[in-house]
Amino acid sequence: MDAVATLDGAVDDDVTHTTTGAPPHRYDARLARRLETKWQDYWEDHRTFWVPNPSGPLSGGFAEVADRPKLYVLDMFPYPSGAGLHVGHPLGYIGTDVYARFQRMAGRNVLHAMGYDAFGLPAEQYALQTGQHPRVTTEQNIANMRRQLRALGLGHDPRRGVATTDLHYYRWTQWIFLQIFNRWYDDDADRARPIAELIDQFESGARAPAGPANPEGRTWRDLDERAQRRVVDAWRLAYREMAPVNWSPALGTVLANEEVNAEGRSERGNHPVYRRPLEQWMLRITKYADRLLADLDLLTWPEPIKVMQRNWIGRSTGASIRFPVTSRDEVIEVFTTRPDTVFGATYLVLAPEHPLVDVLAPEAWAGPQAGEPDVPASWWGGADAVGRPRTAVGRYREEVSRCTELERQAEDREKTGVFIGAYARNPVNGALLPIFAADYVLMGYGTGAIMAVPGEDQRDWDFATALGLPILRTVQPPASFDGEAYTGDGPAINSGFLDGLAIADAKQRVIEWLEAHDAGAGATTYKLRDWLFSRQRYWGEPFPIVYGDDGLPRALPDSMLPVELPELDEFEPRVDGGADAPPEPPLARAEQWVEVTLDLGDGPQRYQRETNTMPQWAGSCWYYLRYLDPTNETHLVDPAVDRYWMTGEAGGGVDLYVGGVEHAVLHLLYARFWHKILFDLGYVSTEEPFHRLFNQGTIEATAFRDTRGFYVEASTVEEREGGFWLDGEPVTREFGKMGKSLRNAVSPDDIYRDYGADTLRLYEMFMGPLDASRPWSTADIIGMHRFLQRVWRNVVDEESGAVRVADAPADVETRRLLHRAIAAVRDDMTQLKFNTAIARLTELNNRLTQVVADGGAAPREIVEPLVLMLAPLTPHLAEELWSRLGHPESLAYMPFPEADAAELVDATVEIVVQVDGKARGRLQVPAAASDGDLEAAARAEPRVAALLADRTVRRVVVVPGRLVNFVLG
RNA sequence: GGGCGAGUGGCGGAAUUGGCAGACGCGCAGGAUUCAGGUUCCUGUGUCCGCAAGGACAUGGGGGUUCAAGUCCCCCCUCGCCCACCA
Repeated sequence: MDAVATLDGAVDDDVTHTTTGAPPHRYDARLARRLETKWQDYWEDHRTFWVPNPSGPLSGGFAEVADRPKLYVLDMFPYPSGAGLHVGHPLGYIGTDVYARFQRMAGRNVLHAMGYDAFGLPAEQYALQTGQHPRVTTEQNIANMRRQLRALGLGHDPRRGVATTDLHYYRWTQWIFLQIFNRWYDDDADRARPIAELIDQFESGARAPAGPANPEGRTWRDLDERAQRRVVDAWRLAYREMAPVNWSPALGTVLANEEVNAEGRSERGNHPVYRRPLEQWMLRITKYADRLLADLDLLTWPEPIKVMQRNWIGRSTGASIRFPVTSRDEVIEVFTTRPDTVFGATYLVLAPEHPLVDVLAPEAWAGPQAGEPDVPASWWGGADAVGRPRTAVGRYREEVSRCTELERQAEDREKTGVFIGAYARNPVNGALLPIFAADYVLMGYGTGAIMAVPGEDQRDWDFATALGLPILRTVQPPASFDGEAYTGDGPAINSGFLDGLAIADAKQRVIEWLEAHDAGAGATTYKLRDWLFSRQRYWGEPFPIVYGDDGLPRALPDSMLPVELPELDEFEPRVDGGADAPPEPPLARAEQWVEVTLDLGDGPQRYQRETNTMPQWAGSCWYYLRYLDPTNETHLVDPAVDRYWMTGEAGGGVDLYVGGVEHAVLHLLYARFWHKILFDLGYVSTEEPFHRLFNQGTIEATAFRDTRGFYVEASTVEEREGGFWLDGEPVTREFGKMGKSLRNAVSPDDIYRDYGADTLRLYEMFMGPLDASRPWSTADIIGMHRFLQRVWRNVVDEESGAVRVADAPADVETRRLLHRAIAAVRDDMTQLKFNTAIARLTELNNRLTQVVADGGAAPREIVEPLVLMLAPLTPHLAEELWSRLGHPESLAYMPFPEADAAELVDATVEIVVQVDGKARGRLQVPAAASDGDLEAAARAEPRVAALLADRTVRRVVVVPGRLVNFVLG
């Protein structure tokens, strides 16, 4: 494990940036570290950042803050990595801390806490590497991270810092799963409802027990008890399904689609991923697709993030159209966004794994029937498959499965496919359409089948061209347009029904026709898939589910929670069998735990526990609710406490949520989904969990590669002769996100040691706007350190340590500068523009430095507000100065300075005088000067007068308070 | 291929939203303090011409709107991120 940043027992001798001959009371790293430790201890001892709830066990002290508006500031749940922090990690944490401290001083009751997302794959893998139990390494890592964050001086309420691995926490994660399991989605009411109400509807006959578990469409009474339970299970929001899943042998688990990258490898570790069928837990997030989409409008989120979520949900509207097959009593249902082009369909395509392919493809093709054209050899995909669709399809599937994902998605890849020996009829005109299996149609989207319209779809065009299929345009392209599909608008042609209509009208007309003739209907489809929710891992939440002899899942009652994760000596996934071996969850090895005798209402019986565990996303889906009420044993969160902290602007939710853009889709979509379920069930009061989202940028740094292309430790590289060298070998410089993989991490420990935490905080906030990525430059830190040194020196005598401030009033100019700074800093802090806030404070302090250099002492009237304004940014230094200025209490709750409006109004203003738009002079004029006075004063300015002499002024533009512009003829 | 975002001094970045481009900091130069060094202090610092006063040119490139453009519009270039056969 890396060295831990600790300020306890600071060793002064190793402080490199402390000058031996410097004055004894200079603000340097040694002094900074000493007072940082002092104030961190003070805040802890005085419970400075304990924030009260309106009721319940954490409500002590609420009466004093009851009149303050609440503010909930949240950081994305950190994962306690074994490698420790680098300076890129705390950027967002510092930002929220500055904001929270500012708002606390500005009169808000601020909730800010930090917990740990401690289950999951990396913990398990780290434990495997170090040969220790994940519980041990996780606890060590959390302790390490707590220490590193404490050293930053973050003002968190320590009572609320839950970890997902706490039994008291994951008990509630399991409880939420049970809530989901025991609900179904009522499309009519558009909300989740108790499963008992579904059963009532089945029993009363109000609703048919339809679904995949009842393919024959029997009535409820015709089903035996087991069949009834299977029907109900298939309606639940948490259901099991045999599904093709992303199986990673190297990780020993199944991954969600979202965790697999475009190359078909795992996001985590870049291991190969294989598709294989497996019975899995799924959460029916697709039922919430419309609400997840629509409610984005309630949120104050960065627009790109909303766009990503919209794209991920991928709502498309169009029509489903039914094409009857000629050879059998089957119908192929397709989804299209362009129903208007149905007259241009010249063939149909099924995804290779579409179940109808097996049904429709005969062993031997009977040859062309009446009205059918002959079939070219190229349609069969090989000479030996001519006339034998089943052979052709079988071989085609084999070819497709051999392709890697990368090959499959290659852009210029030629379209392939085979004829399955069957035809369908176009419902609108009776045209005979050959049916193909081709992998450019995906089983996972729409119905897994399309009508191909090569005239108006480029993919269909490519396929039609490759296999010699006819192309018919049904939208008139521009005159010169040729050689590709036309997707633009234009009048419909070649239909005899829609001709002349624009696309939108034609679509509507076709949908009406389809619905009237029972051949299809308007339809909506989504890219979003249901959430694959089980993992074959050890280090996760066990499901509160057992199986009886019938093999069907049974929910445990709340009274049997938590289902504790059993101790296991061996928790590695079994990968011996390779990619084809069935994955075996590690928990299956805990036989004593798996086999249980329980009374679930019908007497003690033998059951087997579910051995999958939940994905890491589960714990991070609701932690922000537990921060509110971390010790509640009877409720997930007390309703009154939830209402107090979560009620806010439209949709409600956390007031400010700061985190990385990498969670734009997965975490933020899953958490919204769970929140909406909890809302439907009445456990939370708001539609949305996070009202305002802010993405902090990443910290980047130079990285270096050696001649073999491997990254080398950046801190060991030397620069000379215009090049970069390591051990005499040349290395090449790159630039990228700071981290382990590029070997360019800078530890905060080093920065604390050389400058102190306040300087690190200040530097990270000064580097640029919080939402921009910025390059780390250790050399630049000194600027912020100097600034703090000057602030200190302006208040504290470096030789004696005595405070030296003047109680006499400040001069007029300095006071005006102060009030302008206050107004600007307040504004900047509200908008998270800390970089410009710091610039304003620097200006103010530079002014103080002038005053001191001119032989005066810094006026208390200026110093105290300056210290208060610095407090959110550099709290240790500010507390120390505040205390030395004679204030016995922490400034954490001191009112933030307010600008005096009178001081912001200028008696005179400087205006610019332009001639032909070029600045030629400037004037001090009374702020209230009239336009005429301004023009007259401007004309009188000597330089301007000279330029205007003998010239015709064609026009005069006067902008009060800004400028006068003379436009010459 | 599609979508979104960004290009400002040697560097990180400001710019009241159309009104003095370069705040603040780094770096650099000169000076002070120091035996010395700088992690201290002061002064200067967009580029070019000029001793100076001053002038010209400057916000990726080109065009446009405007009294006035880093900011608005059109075209192009470069970089970054996201999605990617989604019918």
